[in-house]
Amino acid sequence: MNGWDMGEDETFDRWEGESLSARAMAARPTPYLDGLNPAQRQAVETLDGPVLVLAGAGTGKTRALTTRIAHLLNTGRAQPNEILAVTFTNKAAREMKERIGHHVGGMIEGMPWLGTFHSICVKLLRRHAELVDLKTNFTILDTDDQIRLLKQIIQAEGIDDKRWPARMLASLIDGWKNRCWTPEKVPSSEASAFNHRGTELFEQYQERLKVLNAVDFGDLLLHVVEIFQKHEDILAKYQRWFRYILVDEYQDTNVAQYLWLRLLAGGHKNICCVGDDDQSIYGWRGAEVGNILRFEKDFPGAEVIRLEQNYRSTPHILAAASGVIAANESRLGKTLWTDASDGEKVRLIGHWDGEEEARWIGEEVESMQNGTRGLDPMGLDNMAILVRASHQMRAFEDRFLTIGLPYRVIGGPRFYERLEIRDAMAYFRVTVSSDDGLAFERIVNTPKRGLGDKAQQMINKVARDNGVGPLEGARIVVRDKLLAARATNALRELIEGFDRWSAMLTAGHDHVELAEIILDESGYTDFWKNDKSPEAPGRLENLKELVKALNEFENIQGFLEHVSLVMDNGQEQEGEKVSIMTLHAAKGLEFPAVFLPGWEDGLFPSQRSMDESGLKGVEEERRLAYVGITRAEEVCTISFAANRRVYNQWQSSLPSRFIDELPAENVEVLTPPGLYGGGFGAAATAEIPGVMRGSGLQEKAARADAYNSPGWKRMAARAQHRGTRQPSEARNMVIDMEAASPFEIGERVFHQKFGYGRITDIEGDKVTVDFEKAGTKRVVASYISAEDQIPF
DNA sequence: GTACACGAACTTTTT
DNA sequence: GTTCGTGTAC
Repeated sequence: MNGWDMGEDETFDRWEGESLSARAMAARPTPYLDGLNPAQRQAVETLDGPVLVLAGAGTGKTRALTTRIAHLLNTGRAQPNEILAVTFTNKAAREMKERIGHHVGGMIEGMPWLGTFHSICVKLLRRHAELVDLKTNFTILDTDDQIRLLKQIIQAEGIDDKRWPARMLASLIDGWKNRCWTPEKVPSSEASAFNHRGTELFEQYQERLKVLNAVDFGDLLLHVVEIFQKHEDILAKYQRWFRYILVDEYQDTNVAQYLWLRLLAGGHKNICCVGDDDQSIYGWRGAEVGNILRFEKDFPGAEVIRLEQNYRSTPHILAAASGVIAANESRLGKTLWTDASDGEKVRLIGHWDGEEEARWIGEEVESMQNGTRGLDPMGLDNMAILVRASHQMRAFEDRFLTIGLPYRVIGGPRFYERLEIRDAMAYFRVTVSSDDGLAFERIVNTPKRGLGDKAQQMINKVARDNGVGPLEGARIVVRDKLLAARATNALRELIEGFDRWSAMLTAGHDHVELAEIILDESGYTDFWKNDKSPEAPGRLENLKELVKALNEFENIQGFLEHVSLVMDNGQEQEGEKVSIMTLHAAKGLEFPAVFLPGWEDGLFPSQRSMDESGLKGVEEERRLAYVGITRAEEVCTISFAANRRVYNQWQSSLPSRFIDELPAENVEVLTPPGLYGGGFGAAATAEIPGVMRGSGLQEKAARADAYNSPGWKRMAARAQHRGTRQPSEARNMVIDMEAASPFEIGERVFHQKFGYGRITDIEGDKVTVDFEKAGTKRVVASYISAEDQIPF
């Protein structure tokens, strides 16, 4: 293992007997350069030395980046395995791979060093694990494991974990790791953290990780940096090896990532960072805008290239976004421009409350879908609702469910984070390595085996006393009959299970089959089959999904590694659906039509962000606003509600300060629908202080009376239209005919979101169901299934 | 040791 | 409105 030699590894296979210049001679034509604008071309062709590409939203950033790599390869400057290309998300990495392949044809055998910071670090760390006292098969803890471990430490110290919760310590330690601080390096200014015990607990935590042969997310970076700093020879090899380094989304790098990059770029100094300071929205996670602002100082002689021509949005949308972001103090400054012709103004509308906002957006989506807005009909895939915080999503889900509008939530609870997936993974982990204590702990008593706290404490104690892993400890407990007969038997059975499964694993039994066997024999599948809760069917479905996913891997180990690193779940792409997601999740995406609801002070900008980070916080929120607006290609609709239900009580709020920053000439104020239902109308809009504060929107609002406002006209037009053919009607008719009232009153049914319930009323395609958990709801029949037809 | 019921606290964003 | 954790009853 220590015979570390790059030459032996496929990822370090250099062409023999051919000098670089010779390869350069063999350069092929460069058709991929055609169609680039001058700035993009410069970004692609400035290959040597440090380069910072400041790429505004929608300026062809990814294109420049991938073309640059294609160019490096095509000119023979580097082999695919000599290029280090880092991204933040697996999705971005995947997309880059695809697009490079497209440029260069099939000639690339894959780029082993194109990936996320984390996945590349795992690769590096597995090679050099022993240098930081780890074994090469170390496990990567997920957040859940991390919290549980910290909780144990806190409790062992006799600290009240109510007052000092493990979550708090976890985020503290994460923050330190983001700044590349090991326990010794945490500055004394942090000494008072976590009741003055922070640093000490951090140290203990690191000790425990070492014993467990485990690392957390932050460690992946930290350990590699440490190896580079302590072992010059190793660093030098990598510095030599990576001829060219490319970094995507540079504005999102934290200090640890920055140091990592700087170390690796120290040799050839061919580092190209692409980013947009205006889209730095991960400050709370340790990202340092400073990294991008300082680039020229860090890398002397750096060339800075600005991509400013926007290919995505109409001029009004672009101008609105620019107007907002201009209010930020600390930015490098870019002036986005476009050739596109005029298009619609950004639309702004206020509502009485959050439910009305959801209702209005629902109708708006339907009318866009039908092309009733005077525009061409637009597919649901082309529309997105971008919210600040995930809890805002529920209002839309509820509404869309009721009217039967297909939607898709992007980036919700991730697949691998789900309870049942974690449990299943824990079984696999113990099977693979019997000393994975955290995993063992997780499942000793899941499903219930009568091995409660007392039994677990006994196992832990025995394991510790004998200096062995928990599974071995459990073996001793069984052997010496340290527990009641029933518990002993249960434990014996579990141990025998693991013995059997790991034997099968060693024997090379098919891993997909093995996974099924483990889940069945352990009783885990039955556990959920017997569970009566509404989530149970979904969980079983997820388990099936998990086993299916195993097919794509050669063995369970590879799969475990994949899951611990791949944060995104494969989104089902089928069917036309509106997307609902957070602004953060929307970065990098674009949609013809974008809705931005909830622009109210306190919600957006978020109160918490302002409280915690003051002006810096507001600036980051403003960048978030900028990201939101620039997602829109053709139509961008911003809205706010005067009242919103928070927890259980009503709270009224003022429109977001960002609304004031929208340039009046690029905004069209729509009249709220309440106008013709009575209640909240144009007058009320004008009454809300702030909406039009000092921006000239005031006159606009004043003019936006019932009959003149384009908003009203549209409203009236739609009302008429509705009379003849309601948008959702056509679609529902099909459903009606296909499934002519498949239900009857009193029947027990299942609904994806609300669970089980009994039908109390049927009215056309709408069914009223008294749900056991969710209460009485009126839903579209196609969204519920008869009890005996639950899909699993 | 488990099952259920009640109460508290929480909601930003996540590689 | 939820989820999580604690307390009580079996």
